[in-house]
Amino acid sequence: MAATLLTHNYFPNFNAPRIVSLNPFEPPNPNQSHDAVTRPRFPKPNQLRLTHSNASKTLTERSNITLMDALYSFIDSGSIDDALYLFEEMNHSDTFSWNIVIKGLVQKGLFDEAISYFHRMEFGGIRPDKFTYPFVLKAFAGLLSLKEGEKVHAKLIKVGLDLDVYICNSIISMYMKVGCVESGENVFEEMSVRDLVSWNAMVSGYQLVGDGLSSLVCLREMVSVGIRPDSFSFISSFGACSVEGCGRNGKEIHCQVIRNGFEMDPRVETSLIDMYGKCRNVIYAERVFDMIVDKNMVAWNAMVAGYASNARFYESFSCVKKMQDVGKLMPDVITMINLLPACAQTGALLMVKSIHARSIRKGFLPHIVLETALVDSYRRCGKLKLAEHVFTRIKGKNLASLNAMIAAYVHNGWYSEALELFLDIWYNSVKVDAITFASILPAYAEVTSLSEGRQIHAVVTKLGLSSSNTIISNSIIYLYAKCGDLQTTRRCFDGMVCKDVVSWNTIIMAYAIHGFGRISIQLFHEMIENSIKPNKSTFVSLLSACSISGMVDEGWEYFNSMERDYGIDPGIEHFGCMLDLIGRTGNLDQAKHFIEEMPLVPTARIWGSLLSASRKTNDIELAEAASKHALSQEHDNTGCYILLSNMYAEAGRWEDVEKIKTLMIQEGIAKTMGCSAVEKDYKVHRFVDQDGSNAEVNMVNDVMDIIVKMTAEEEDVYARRITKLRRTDLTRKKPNVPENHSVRSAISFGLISTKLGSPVLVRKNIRICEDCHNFAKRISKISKREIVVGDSKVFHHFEDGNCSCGDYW
DNA sequence: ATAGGGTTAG
Repeated sequence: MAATLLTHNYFPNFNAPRIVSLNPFEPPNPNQSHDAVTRPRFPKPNQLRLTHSNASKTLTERSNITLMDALYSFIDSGSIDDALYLFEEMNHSDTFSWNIVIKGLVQKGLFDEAISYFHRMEFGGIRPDKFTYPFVLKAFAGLLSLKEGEKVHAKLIKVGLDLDVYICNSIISMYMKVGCVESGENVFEEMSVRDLVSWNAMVSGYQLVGDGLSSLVCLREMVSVGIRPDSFSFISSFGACSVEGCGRNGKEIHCQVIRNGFEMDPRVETSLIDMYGKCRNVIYAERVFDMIVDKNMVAWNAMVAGYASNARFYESFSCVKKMQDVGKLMPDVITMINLLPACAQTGALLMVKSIHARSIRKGFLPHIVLETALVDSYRRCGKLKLAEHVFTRIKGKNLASLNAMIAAYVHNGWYSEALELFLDIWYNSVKVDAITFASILPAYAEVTSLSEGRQIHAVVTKLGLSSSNTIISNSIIYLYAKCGDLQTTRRCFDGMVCKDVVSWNTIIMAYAIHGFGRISIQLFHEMIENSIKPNKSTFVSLLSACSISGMVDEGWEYFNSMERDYGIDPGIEHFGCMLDLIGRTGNLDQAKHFIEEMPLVPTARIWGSLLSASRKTNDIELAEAASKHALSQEHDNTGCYILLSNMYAEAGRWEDVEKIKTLMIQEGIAKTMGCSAVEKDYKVHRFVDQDGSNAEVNMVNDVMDIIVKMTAEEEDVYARRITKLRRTDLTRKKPNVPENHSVRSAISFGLISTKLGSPVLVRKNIRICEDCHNFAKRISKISKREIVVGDSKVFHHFEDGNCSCGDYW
């Protein structure tokens, strides 16, 4: 067949009807141009079967005019390889053939190749013309190379082509696509004659850079100067409405679409579905979707996404089913990508896996977007190993996939893995973006190293992200609070231009964990005055503040006001805060009663809270009951065992202590080793309980000896207490001697290694014990220094013998 | 023969 075509009828009937696929499953070819049906066409290359051995001779015998038509047909049908082959066989002394080849490459997204052909053309002495430059500009826009684009712009001014309206439109589009809005605006402003396309370039450009508002303003402006928008204008402005989440404007423009008779345009219809879906108006999206007579793949996919992104998970699945049954279309890779959030958000791991499996079977993989979606879905199901599995196999990881993996690690508490990945790409000079920082900053907050926190803050500031990006600013506030620097926390908060509800929640929580609940309350009222609507998290912050600072009456008042004044149902986390609050009053009956009366099933955190409450009065019976409940649930129960064990020890019930010890061994739970850290000169100095290996330990011991002597002299009781504990500990061979607790070494080291007048900041991984708490209070009085000890829950600000926690923690 | 456009992950 192929041979016949080549020898007998190389250029068959130009006017023959187009071969149209009869396969109803085949999606329409998106590359087809509008006028494809009317223009005489060269046969498709697959009908042509051009082979390298026998074609060249035949081809060169033909006139160049006919060859040009062939070249054009190849490009038009997307057969770039055939086109390039043919091109090489032709004498290419004319600009037109070069233009066509460059156009073909740009259409295929082969921007680098397009540029290299452009350079070859220039090098060969062929002058590019006004038709060449739009393609070249599009290629540089695609490569996001502003510099090269600017060079072309400069050259166009030089040769005087910058007055051509087509050229100008291309320049505008290039500038907008690379994100250089100002340059685009300048070109637009200076044009003497603007056509519809010039306006469309601006409307679409603004939407592209995420400035939906300017896009919509631009649309309005073009109408007001008498330019009638076309389908392109409308499609772009629907994108703008989506960006702004502005369904109201979307509806208005929808009306304009109908008035202008574009409502039957399939692309307009699809962009409408997309817009309504993104503006949380599923009903309107459905309405538009149902009106489409002949729904294509894109429309179905848009509807699937509309359901999935609006938590209508069941509908998104049934939509895929209908797509196959009614629409006679097979789900494609984009369907999979759209469907994944629906599975992941319902925690349907099996569904994620089956989509993954189906994608492998259908040959959708490798596909960077699908793989990234899989990473994200597996992490939402808490399956980090599976997320990692997909991630490590991604070839040509891009920024989005890296961001997804960093977020996956951070969301699941794998902070060191997240930091390792982040630092790896950072030190390899991989370009990162605001999303990268927004993802990694919570990990820095968990590292709780003030110097590292300052470093990352500096990086973010240098990139201009710390003031402009609210999510990042909020993370920075949280980071400083967690690192113990409340002053900087406040400074960053005050410096924020756009404070959202998260910013307020964070600052309220910051003061809460630092024990300054009064300020938290004050900030809450400030927030209300600033017309920021509180949410669930606000009350977690506020109630935590009341609990930590022992403001019982206020706590109850705010708890009761939640539903009454703000319409927020108290969740389990709020009950937890209230239980802490009750616990600190020592009224254990009330605590028990509170749990019984709770409308929600108590979690391990609730029982843990009751356990902590029972510790205060050493009510072992209650502690045992609470522990039993807590231990029956899947949870990290290390703290629970330790607390109970300590209570048994306090009561001298050593057999029970041993029992717990055996139980912990059985369960494979290791006691978390106490560790305290002090930073000096950008270095973290760690002190471990009962450890003598630290280099500074001798010096620290000397300092401690002096301090212990001073505190002992001051308060005799304290000395006696040490002796008592030491004796029992020696006889029982118990290693848990408070005077060997790392926090004391850390404080001592901090006192001699930091500047006078500045607070000593110690970070501790587990809760501080009562003895060490007393010790710290005394040192703060003697040394006249502020000592800040951040444990796993709160910050203790020791000053002049007192602690901000009011001796309850 | 030339410019502008819809669905997807972060």
